[in-house]
Amino acid sequence: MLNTNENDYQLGVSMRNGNRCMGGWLRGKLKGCGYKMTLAREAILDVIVKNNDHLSAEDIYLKVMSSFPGVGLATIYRTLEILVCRQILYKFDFGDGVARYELAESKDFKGSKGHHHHLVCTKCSKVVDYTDFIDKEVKLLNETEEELSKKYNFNITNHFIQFYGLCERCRSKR
Amino acid sequence: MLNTNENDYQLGVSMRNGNRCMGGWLRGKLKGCGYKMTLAREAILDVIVKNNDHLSAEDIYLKVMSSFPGVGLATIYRTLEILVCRQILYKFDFGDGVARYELAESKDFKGSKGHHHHLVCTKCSKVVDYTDFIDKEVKLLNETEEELSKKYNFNITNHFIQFYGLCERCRSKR
DNA sequence: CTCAATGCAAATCTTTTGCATGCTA
DNA sequence: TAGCATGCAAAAGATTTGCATTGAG
Repeated sequence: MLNTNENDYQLGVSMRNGNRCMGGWLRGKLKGCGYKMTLAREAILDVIVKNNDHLSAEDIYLKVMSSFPGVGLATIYRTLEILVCRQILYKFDFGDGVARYELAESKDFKGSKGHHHHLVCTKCSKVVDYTDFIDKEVKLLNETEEELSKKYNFNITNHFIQFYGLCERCRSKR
Repeated sequence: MLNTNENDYQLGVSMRNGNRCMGGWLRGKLKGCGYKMTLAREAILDVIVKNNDHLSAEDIYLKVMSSFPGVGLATIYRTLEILVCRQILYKFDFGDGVARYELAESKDFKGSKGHHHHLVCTKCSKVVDYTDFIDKEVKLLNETEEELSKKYNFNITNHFIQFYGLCERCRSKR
């Protein structure tokens, strides 16, 4: 969907470490942890970087298939697991029993969306990313996080907010 | 786990409508919608009321089995679906691929926990209910909700917050 | 050359569904 | 008695795993 070259260009401009694009940066991040870079993994990273939009494993599989036919669905799952572990991806559940993934935020590259939360339609599963009020929200969450960490002896690494409701289209249907 | 009689007693005191306990109130709520009250449904409601603590369908199934052997797992799922639809239960996903349920809050009975959110250990799936800072949190969420509703034309019915991290025990293990 | 990574197929696990039968209202 | 609710078994759907083979470093 995205224009590849434009994407590479923007990222190239902001990074001078020899990697031409975010894909390169991610490759480095994986290799640095001892993972081998394979054609399958390249293709998967590529798809994720260029379609950063709540993709499911199946979505990714289908897209990877077109650039690298013969890839196995199991490889997609295995790679996604690594990427989630390495905190390169976030894994979400929007309530339909299918895991979805998006690039984690990182100050090191601009391809990821900024910090945002989700507004999910319980009928059609449409997802809106919103960033409105994020600052206030994040401030409160950070405070809460800190206090909860102390009180319950948790090492909190993440939070998750979602609003659920009916989108305009689904509402007018009934 | 809970003391049944004590539970019934407390609830009995607060309700004078002919139902002796929250289970009775719930039964009324179901019947009022045209659902038939069956032994299976009675048993399921009973288990939920007396073990209101993030139970999975399987958990509920096993507990119901002991008071009503012969119940089918499918019946558990079918009943839970109704209860969620009727907003008697909330359905949660704590990230381990298993749906969990707890009584929705209601001003009409006291058996439900108050409004709270969850702190989930990503290692052992332990869940802490916390109510700290809930007021501030809820205030912010309500504001956000209202503004999001307007801006994105969503009819927002629900929100969901969760913090993730490592609990003390899991942290010390590694 | 070594061992991590892969593809495929089978297995697993949760949840849903079809259908003949039972039970509530 | 009518038709909703049930149990059972099978199906569905997402994800994981075992294993022989491939390929990156």
